[in-house]
Amino acid sequence: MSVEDRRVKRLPREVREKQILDAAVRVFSEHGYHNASMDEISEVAGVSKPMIYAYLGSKEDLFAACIQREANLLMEAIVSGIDADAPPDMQLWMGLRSFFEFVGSNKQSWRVLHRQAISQGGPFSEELLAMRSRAINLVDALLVRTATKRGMDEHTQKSTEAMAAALVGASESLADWWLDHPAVPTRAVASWLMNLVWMGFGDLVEGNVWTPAEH
Amino acid sequence: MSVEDRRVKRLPREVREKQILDAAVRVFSEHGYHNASMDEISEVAGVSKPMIYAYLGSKEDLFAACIQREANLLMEAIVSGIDADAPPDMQLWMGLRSFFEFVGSNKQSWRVLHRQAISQGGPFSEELLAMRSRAINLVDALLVRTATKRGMDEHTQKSTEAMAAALVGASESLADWWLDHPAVPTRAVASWLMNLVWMGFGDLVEGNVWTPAEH
Amino acid sequence: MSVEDRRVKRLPREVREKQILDAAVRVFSEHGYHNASMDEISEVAGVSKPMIYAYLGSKEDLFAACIQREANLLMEAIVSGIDADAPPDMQLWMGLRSFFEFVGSNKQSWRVLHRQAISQGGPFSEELLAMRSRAINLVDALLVRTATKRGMDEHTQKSTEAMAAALVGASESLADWWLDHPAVPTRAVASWLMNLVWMGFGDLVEGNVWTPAEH
Amino acid sequence: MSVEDRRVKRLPREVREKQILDAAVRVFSEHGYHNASMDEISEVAGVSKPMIYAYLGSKEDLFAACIQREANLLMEAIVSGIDADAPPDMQLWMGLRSFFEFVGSNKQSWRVLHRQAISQGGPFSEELLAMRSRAINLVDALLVRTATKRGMDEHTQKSTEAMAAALVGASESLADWWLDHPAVPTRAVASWLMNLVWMGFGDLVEGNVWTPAEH
DNA sequence: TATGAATGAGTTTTCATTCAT
DNA sequence: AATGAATGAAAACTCATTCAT
Repeated sequence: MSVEDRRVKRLPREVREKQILDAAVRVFSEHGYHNASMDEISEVAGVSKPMIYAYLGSKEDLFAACIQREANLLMEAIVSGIDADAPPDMQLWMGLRSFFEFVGSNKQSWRVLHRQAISQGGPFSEELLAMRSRAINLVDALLVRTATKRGMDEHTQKSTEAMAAALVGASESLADWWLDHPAVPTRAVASWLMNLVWMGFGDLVEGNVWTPAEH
Repeated sequence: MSVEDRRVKRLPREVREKQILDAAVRVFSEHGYHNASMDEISEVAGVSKPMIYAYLGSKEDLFAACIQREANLLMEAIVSGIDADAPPDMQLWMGLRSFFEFVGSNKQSWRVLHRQAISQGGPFSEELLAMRSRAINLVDALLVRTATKRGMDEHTQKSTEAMAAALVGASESLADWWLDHPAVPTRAVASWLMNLVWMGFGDLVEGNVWTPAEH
Repeated sequence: MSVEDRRVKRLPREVREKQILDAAVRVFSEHGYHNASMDEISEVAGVSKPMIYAYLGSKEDLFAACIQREANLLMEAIVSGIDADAPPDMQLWMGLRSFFEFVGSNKQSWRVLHRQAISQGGPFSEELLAMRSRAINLVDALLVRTATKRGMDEHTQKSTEAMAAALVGASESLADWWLDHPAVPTRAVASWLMNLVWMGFGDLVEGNVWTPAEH
Repeated sequence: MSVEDRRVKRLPREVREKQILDAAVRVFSEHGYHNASMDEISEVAGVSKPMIYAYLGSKEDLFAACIQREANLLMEAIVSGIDADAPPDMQLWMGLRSFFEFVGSNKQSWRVLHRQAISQGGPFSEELLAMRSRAINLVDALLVRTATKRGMDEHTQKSTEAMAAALVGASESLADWWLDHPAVPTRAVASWLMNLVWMGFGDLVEGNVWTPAEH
């Protein structure tokens, strides 16, 4: 068999699974879940369809496996970028930078995770929501820690979860915006968001709030 | 046609179109773009399929029409909720409230707009991105006006568009979060976001920024 | 459109349904349930596959519809061939003749009913077993009536249901045998079975039984 | 290969073939010919698929081998249960008892033979029909012997083959009925059938026939 | 205007069968 | 002798779309 022969045969299962997942992420991210066909995935993977079904199960299963893998990669990237001994604001900053760095260099993963997974019904969003929950919890923990230290009142504390959701959403949206403005450096994007959120949160904690009544 | 024929026919075009669009929004929001079938839409609309094609064109066209209509409704709701003579912060506040009010009472519209439109490829996102742009511009204008008045430096000014994007994303994400926490009153959600963003933005404008260097 | 144009268009639903069922019975009887493909059925029916699914549902549904239709035809043929005022033996005789006449002129129906329906799992056999039950009940009623009149003992009475089952099975088997011996006239086949069964039953009723002990 | 390797290999051919056939009979009888998959059979047999193909050939071949083996077992059981020196009626009685005993303790075999084999097209029915022929011949011989001894007329003699077919069918059908009424003892079932058939046949032989003309 | 009837083209999925080791 | 890896071929089913009336 010549060296150029792309279709190497009898590879061990693990290798094939990786090939397939790679191809699937690529195709799903390009065409979306529904418009992606198993045919194309099998072509891109250089593997016949029956192998996909044998190794990864149905189209749904395959998609879920993609989401799971990419979500884990993303969360690992974020978590491993955070120094748990640093103060909360530094931790948030590190997390944001890691997040944007990941998105910057794994656009396909991001598209699959953000655009596709959300729009599909329950079965998939669960995987996704699980990851989102971890992210929100991560942020929530930081906020709560800060709030407690600084003595935040009860009512405001309740809102941390919502704030965390907003922050995660803002990050996602900003990441999307960033896809269309690639010239902007990672650091800048992360820094803008950090400022917007952290300073605002700081004011909030200190009771320095905006109310319509003031006007 | 007998007099007893209960099915009213020969309705004016406008009425038919409305029937169809209403049905389409409902079905799209329930099943998603791809899983929605023209058959079901025609059933729900009480109109035969050929009529749909005659009036609204292909499935893609129909979906685009839905997006457009709902996006316009949303933007109208927001804009008409804003008093153009009020100061920027009040305008932002009014806009946020109107937005959350709309989402709260038009969940179907929101699902179609947010979850479905985004996940579909180019043709649809355009409609959606157009609306997003209008929203971002709206916010951007407020921010810029404020920044200018308060004398924001050049570099920061560049970031207003990104900030606006983040704000819009945060709003969307928070709206989603809210769907799962319906007990929270509209006013609270809007107020949280307003505080988070406005105060943070205020600090930003005043040069009161967070930087990793501080630590 | 020329007269020879086989594919007549826009036929009313009923007509199409009949076409489809006819084709399905033919194909199922030729290839068996599993080896019959919807493609072939649609070709034979001169109708596209989607019509089949629209009108008759899934392959299972289609098969069930075939069974039901043919089973009803068969039972109607049998029942309508029986004079309810005749004495039991005459009724049995009439039924047998009608049965063999039907099988003789509807071999396809018979193959579908006897060979295919039985071999498929639960869902189908139910339809079939329902018909079989009707047949067995029919015979059982005749036997019981006779037995009662002639004063059959309790224990033997219990066996009538089994006897009826045996008779039905004998009929089926004989019908199958007959398919391979078409030269034999209907009347002869029916008459043989009638004799075998009726006389034996008569002996049974009169206590004139065979037991191994006798020897 | 390490000594710890628990999976015993290099078994002699006969043993492997038996393993495979046992598994195949079980799986075929549970799911039917078509719904049985070679995968499941190989799993149940604890043997890899290529071995099955090496030893027993294609799926068709494998099924045919099952039929053949089970049919032989059944016929052996019947034949070995008959004392060739006994009078015809006793032989029939012994055969019937052996038949029902076999079915009672080999339900899987029976399902494969009766329900599956019949429904498949030509290739299989041949094996089956061969066995059926042997059974019919067996019975036919008994009937003919009796008829001759008792001096049956020509015309009636011709019908013995059909009678044998009917008897075999009745047995099969009764066996099926019995599967649903397991409380009935083997002896009773066999005895009912014996009476129904033998007495009827006896009458037949003695010219004591039923004719519609009588009424 | 309005629709029941009709289909081409495509999808996911499964399975018997065979290499390469 | 024995098997994990691999696939060609075909099946059931669906859907957007368009005639003919």
